Amino acid sequence: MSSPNLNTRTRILDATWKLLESGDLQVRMSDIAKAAGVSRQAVYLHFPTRAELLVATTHHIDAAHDVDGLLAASRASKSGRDRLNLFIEAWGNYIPSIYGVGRALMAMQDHDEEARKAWAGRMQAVRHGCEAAVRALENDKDLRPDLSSEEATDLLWMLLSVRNWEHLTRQSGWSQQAYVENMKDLAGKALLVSTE
Amino acid sequence: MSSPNLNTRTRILDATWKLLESGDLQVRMSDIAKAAGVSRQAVYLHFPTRAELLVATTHHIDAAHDVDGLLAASRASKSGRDRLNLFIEAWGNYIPSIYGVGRALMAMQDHDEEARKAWAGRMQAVRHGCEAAVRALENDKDLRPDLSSEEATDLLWMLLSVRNWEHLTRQSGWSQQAYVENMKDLAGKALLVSTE
DNA sequence: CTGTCAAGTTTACACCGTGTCAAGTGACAC
DNA sequence: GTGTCACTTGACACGGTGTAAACTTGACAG
Repeated sequence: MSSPNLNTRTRILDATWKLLESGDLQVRMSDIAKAAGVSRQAVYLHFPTRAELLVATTHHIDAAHDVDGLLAASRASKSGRDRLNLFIEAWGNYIPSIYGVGRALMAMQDHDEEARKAWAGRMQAVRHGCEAAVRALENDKDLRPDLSSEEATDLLWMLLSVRNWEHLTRQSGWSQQAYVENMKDLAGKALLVSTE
Repeated sequence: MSSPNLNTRTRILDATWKLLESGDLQVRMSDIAKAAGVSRQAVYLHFPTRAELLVATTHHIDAAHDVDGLLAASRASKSGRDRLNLFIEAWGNYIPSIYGVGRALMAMQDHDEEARKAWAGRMQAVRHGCEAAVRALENDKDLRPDLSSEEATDLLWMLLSVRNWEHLTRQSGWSQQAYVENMKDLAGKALLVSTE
């Protein structure tokens, strides 16, 4: 971004990404420095705090995955039902990519305001996606009539939380595919009108 | 339990309970000591580590609430559907009581094996409750036929996770009652045969 | 060739929270 | 009065984050 060597910066980000993705819990600043082949202080030269490093890593990962492209199919869909299913597929399949850093960020929410805000902001973006899908269902009259659009959005948002992905795939051992299929099914049952 | 004054022990447990329940995050050993009107070292005299103190606090809370009594109605129910609803009510209404300490325990899962195991054990007990409800549905032929009993249990377990309660009531601002009602509804839609 | 500047390294240290240790105090039992 | 038990006081080690300052190295300008 600013003054120091850009190559070093991305090496730090890649190292952070890789370490967190590999499931190592307890990733310390010194671990990251070692993995990046750089001194611990060099990390602080680029990222003033651990929280900012993690946040920067989420952006780094986003950039590597073309997030907008992943959501394009959902946005382009004709029916609300399609939009819902494609959104679940897109987001559900993106979760594994950000889970590592997300977990680290979530772990520090309680004692680091910046981490809390950053993660909350990202989750708010997911909520907007849920909201859009719900609105599309509403337009098609496919949303359960006994549900306000806010309730429906909250419900979908909860179902698609990273914690639920973690729960099913890590605790219960579900495959990624099983997770996505069941979430589509569950979201359908939760949100769609039953008649038809 | 052992040698030191029992009264002090329960004062520490009560203080821990109260502090965690009050939503204060970052509850340190010194905070607890202060709240209990005791020196920090006295806390260590009764509980060797923070993790053990928190675990003891969960048991303390359980003891104060007659957990078995809360589940009696569910266990006594005649139909599987009743059992499911009563279980959701019982557990769902118990969550607020253990949320404080649960949150603290969950926060240290990554770096404390003992905390991880203790919390996992408690959640496993919840899973057993889910399993029993699913089996009751199965006996009544009320379980969706395209779901194995394990899948159904995992799904219900996920729905009833403390994280989902936290998500809906804290992030989305739902009332306790709205949470319970929607969970009953959602679990029904997720697990029950649609015909009828 | 030399001076300077920027990026990184090395070493040291402050701070915080957990957990340990050892000596001291005060009440109560016998 | 002498133990002994529950607790206090004060000191300290450890691990992880973040800060500070002095030193090295390489590139580039004049």
